[in-house]
Amino acid sequence: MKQPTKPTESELEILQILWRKGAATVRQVNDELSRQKEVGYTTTLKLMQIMHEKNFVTRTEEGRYHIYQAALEEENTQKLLLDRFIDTAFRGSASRMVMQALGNQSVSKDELDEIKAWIETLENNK
Amino acid sequence: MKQPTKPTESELEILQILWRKGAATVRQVNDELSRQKEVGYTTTLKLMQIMHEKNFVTRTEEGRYHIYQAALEEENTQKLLLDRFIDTAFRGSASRMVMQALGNQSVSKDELDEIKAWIETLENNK
DNA sequence: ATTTTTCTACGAAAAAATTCGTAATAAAAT
DNA sequence: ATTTTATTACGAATTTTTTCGTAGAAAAAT
Repeated sequence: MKQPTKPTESELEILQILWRKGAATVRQVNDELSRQKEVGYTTTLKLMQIMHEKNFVTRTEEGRYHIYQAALEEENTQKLLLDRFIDTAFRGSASRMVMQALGNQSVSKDELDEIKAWIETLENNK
Repeated sequence: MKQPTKPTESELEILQILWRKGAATVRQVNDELSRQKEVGYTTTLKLMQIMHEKNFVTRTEEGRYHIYQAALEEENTQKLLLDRFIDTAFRGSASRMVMQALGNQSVSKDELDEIKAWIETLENNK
């Protein structure tokens, strides 16, 4: 099978849950997912089966259950998505994207300080 | 027609070109697009017609041509996409996303300085 | 004048992503 | 023991997105 490079939107939602929980059954993932949106159990199941085929997740049989884990690393995946996103939405400019992001209420003063510190670290290594 | 909130990936590619050029014919957009990827003229045409239906672009008839312009504002659209993206890929944390983004080679020292200055401006207003 | 090129409109095919129904079966509950 | 519940597998329907072919008409080239 040709290895798809990027998880779809729905697959990402599931990956996020797995990253957070570390390991989970379909039922658990579906319960989480249901809090975000209306979704049938078999839909989630099917998605996770597909993700298994794509090697986005691994699973072990525990009696009758399957226990799933993310096979993609959170950081790598985020980096991949981020690069693509900056390209398609910000014409390739990371800094413009960052400035836009920082303008939001969602970022607290503490976080801003943290980021500033991070920038200073980076600058010393450039 | 129910107004879709978010442009698809392909639509975004076109919007970007329009944002950059200000106004353009299908031909011009298609020429640009062709530099990025293989794409037939009628494919671009159809996409732009769809975008017109969705009110993502406006157009004026100039003789036989249609001249298109983005109807979505670049900033608003980016903000919208960004919020969604941070949610789906970074579990809602803007600062984690920003730090990840800044770690890339693509961000120069000058840009870092610019961002730092920007943060300071923001902090004074919080 | 005729032919070729360049547009738009439009329908529909193709591809990709998402959703769901049904069947088989194992486990749990009664 | 029988019934109910929970699980996987799987195919297929549905929806969304992308691609393209064909037709008609205007403009440009010959």
